[in-house]
Amino acid sequence: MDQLLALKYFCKVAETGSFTSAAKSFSVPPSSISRRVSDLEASLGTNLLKRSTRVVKLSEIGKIYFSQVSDILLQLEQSNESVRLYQSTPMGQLKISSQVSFGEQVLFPLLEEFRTRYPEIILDISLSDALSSLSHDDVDVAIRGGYAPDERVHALRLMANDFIPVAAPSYLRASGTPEDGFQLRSHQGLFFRTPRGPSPWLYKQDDQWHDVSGHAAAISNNAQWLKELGLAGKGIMMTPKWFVDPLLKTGEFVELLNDSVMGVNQDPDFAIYLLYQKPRYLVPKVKVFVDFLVEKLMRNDPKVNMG
Amino acid sequence: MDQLLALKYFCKVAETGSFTSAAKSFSVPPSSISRRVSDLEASLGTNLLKRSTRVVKLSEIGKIYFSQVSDILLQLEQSNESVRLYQSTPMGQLKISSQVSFGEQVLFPLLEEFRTRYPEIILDISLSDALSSLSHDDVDVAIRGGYAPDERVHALRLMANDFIPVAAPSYLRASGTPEDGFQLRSHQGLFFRTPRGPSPWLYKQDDQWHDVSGHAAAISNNAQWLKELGLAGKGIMMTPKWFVDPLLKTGEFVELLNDSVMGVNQDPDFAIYLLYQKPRYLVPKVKVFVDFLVEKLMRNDPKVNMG
DNA sequence: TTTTAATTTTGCTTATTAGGCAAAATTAGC
DNA sequence: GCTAATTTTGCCTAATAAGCAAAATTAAAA
Repeated sequence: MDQLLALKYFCKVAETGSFTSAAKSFSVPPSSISRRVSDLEASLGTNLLKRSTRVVKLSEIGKIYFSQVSDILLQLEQSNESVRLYQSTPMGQLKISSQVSFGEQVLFPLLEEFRTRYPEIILDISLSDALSSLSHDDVDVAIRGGYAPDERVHALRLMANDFIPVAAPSYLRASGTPEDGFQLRSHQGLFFRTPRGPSPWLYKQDDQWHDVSGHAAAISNNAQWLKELGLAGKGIMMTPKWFVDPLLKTGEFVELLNDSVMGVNQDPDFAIYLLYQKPRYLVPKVKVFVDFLVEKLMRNDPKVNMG
Repeated sequence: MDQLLALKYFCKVAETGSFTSAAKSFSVPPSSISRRVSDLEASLGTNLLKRSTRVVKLSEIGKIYFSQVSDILLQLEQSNESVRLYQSTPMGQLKISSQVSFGEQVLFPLLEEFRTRYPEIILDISLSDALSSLSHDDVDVAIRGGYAPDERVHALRLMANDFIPVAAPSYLRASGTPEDGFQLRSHQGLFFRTPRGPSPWLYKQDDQWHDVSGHAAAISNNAQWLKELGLAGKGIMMTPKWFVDPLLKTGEFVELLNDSVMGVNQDPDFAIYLLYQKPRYLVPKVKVFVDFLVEKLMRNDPKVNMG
């Protein structure tokens, strides 16, 4: 027996005092109402209604049951409604995981506008260079550089992750400025270690990639430390442009080999990706955050991407 | 969709963290759980659960919904339980309708014991000589003299309603004491009017009923007035024994023709009946009252009856 | 990384239950 | 006692949940 249906029928009969009018308001034949209510009474072993052809009244216990049940139905409807609200309005906690450097350099400056725009979303940002596992952790969206990952997450190519060689003026004064990709091999290198090992320096010439890695002055997975070594003139660093943008403007770093195609990876899909789960029903808080980042970051690099 | 079933399944999955174990506790295949929960999610347009093969966790909105819904289910179960309690324990208001004279003379003296025995029953007694209509009025049980009525009420023959001729000593001194049923015809009569007209005096001799009604000194449907006339020596009254029992003991009334079979009716079914509705599910408060009256009143007159 | 094993989901069939219509039964009011 | 509005019952159809087996998924172990 569909007890909830029976309860709805019963309450309507109690309110209207008639099986017929209850039937009308549900657009079913009166016999359905009669049967459902009878089933309900049978399952409770009670007469909830005193029936007669003209008037249907509640029995003593029927009155009690009705007052309780109609309240319960109301509560349930409210719960359902609150879910629908959640599903149509951006709200709730939004857990974001991002690489430390990208988060500090790019993400944080944008968030105040987001918070203003969606005050009902509570942001919960975790910065970590460990690759977040989206499904395992309680993370709604993750931002990380790399390749497009497996297919059960949406992966949105947020922006390029082009690497450029940079060095401090003091280093260049001491060791000379390379004029050509191949000259990098004779320089001191500050290497970033990915989970796949230290990133090599790659140089593209005539559609051919060449490894032009210099001598390793330092290797680390901590970009901040490498950046400090670079500023101190300890060597040349291959870094995403966004990571040193302010320092290039102040001249504390100088970009090398402007016109050459450099990189740490031959894959053209190497970029900053925005990852989020692919649920059957997309939650508004996630959707508006994704849209927001696309709006802010994909203007200059509108290469689209796959899901 | 049976939403209530879906909610129960959903809550069990949320509690156990597994579709399989939820399925076991309901003794249904896991596929049923999966489908019902999916239906529920579809109807709400939301993902309530984050599924994986090993762990099933609640989503953000799923947590909220679960906490509300599990409470609602609990409330509903409590309401159902309270109905079952009502259906298994004598409690609530018990509305009783009775003839005035029977109520005052017979019923009231018994009720204190009943109230002590069933303290959770609140008695609501209406005394009236208008024939209560059981269905129309909000009456649980009705007591009235007469015949067994129609079939959609239980009619329990509570006790005999034997009529005896009585008169005040003053009347007998003035008019003489009848020695024989037929002599009643020459006496003054105080007649009770039923809905079918004044009750005649009937006298049974050799399996033959004879109308031995005397001259009508007064007719009324009000037994009290007739009783007063009788006490004042205005005539002979045919009355139920129970109505004048105390007065016979004090000698204010004298029973006439002790050994004769007298009556106002030839029907052996003429008696005091206890009437109550014949619902599909008998309510304990009614049952215990019926049983109580049977216990108290049917000892001496254990003729059983029909339903 | 690959394999494994537990779990969930999907496809299909069967069983159950609600809906729908018409006829019968019920009963308050005339 | 009749009438008319209403409820209930009988029977069929339609919708939906259960049941089973196979496929897909994925966390953990090898």
